[in-house]
Amino acid sequence: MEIASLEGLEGLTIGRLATEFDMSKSGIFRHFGSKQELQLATLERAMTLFRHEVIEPAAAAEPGLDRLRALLANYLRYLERDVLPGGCFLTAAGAEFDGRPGAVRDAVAASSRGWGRELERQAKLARDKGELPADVEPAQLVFQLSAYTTRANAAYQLYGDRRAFRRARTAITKLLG
Amino acid sequence: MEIASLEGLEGLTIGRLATEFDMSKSGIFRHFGSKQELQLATLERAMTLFRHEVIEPAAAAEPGLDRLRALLANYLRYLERDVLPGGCFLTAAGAEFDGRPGAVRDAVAASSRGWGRELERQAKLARDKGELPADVEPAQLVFQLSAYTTRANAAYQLYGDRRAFRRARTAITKLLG
DNA sequence: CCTACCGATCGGTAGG
DNA sequence: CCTACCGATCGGTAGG
Repeated sequence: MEIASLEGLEGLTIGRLATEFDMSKSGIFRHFGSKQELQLATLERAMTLFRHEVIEPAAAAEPGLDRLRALLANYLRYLERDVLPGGCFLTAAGAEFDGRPGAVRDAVAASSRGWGRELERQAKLARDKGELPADVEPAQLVFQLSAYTTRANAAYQLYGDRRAFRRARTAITKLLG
Repeated sequence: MEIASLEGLEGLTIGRLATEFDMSKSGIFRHFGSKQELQLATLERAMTLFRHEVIEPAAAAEPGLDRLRALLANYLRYLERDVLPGGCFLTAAGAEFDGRPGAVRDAVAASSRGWGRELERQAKLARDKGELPADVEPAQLVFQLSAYTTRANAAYQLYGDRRAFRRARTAITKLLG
């Protein structure tokens, strides 16, 4: 996950892993069976980490607006804490594979959609509970919210600009109160 | 530019270019002198294209709010028109190189900052001309605006979701009127 | 611009 | 899990 978050899922080579773990290449290889399976396994582990760090802690918050706020706050904290050295694994993998059809791209897209749907579920609930105005469009709201977190990740990774997290929080507060 | 926008600046290999142009590898190589120089030259060409497609046409608009709107509209149109098959070159290169220190990363970051500064210049001008409320913070406004365009690019590239362009335009209109 | 080559590394395999 | 290897490809060089 660490190598892939910095150098991409293509940069995660079997030889590099073998060196890192002081094993032979074939020793690593046999654990996965192919480069693609290694990439898929790494994505799956990264998603487990993401659920553990971001989604599960938000389960303590009431479904609806509180949960939505908690998901976004946990995500920003997760990025800010440098849990992975290259920032958000899913964003990086998405940018890397959006032009490369195949199983990895499909898995990345599915995981990314899953996160978006979870946000949208909470946004709908918040609206239906009257915590957000009745004319709020969940898809539009989630587009804007996820734009802020994605942008904060990109600005932090490319410029090292930590102010991006404050700006993302400010923007989120403007939308959600 | 086309290869790099789809497969990254690392995926743009000298051998691949040689095949594509029906030349020998060394014939391609001698034009650049190193892989890194090829990457930098490709980035430079992509930035020239970006200026031509997005920035120069906006010069017809009055500096300030009109120019800011034109820059964002041209950018979204540029993404939507599939000018490069992999979408925004700079976004892709930023995600690819944000974890790889070196000259390419520095050049990508500089180009990306340049675009942000141009947006901020127009936002400041708009505020100073009274086209935007006096309490608008240009950096915060540009963070949100560029978040929308970046997110539209990512959603279109990964999901093929063209509705993202409409959502970005809706969000921009909410902010700029 | 070419052919012919270099050492390194890639994903993957054979055989133990 | 290992050693030893495969063909392909990488960036780059020598020499013309």
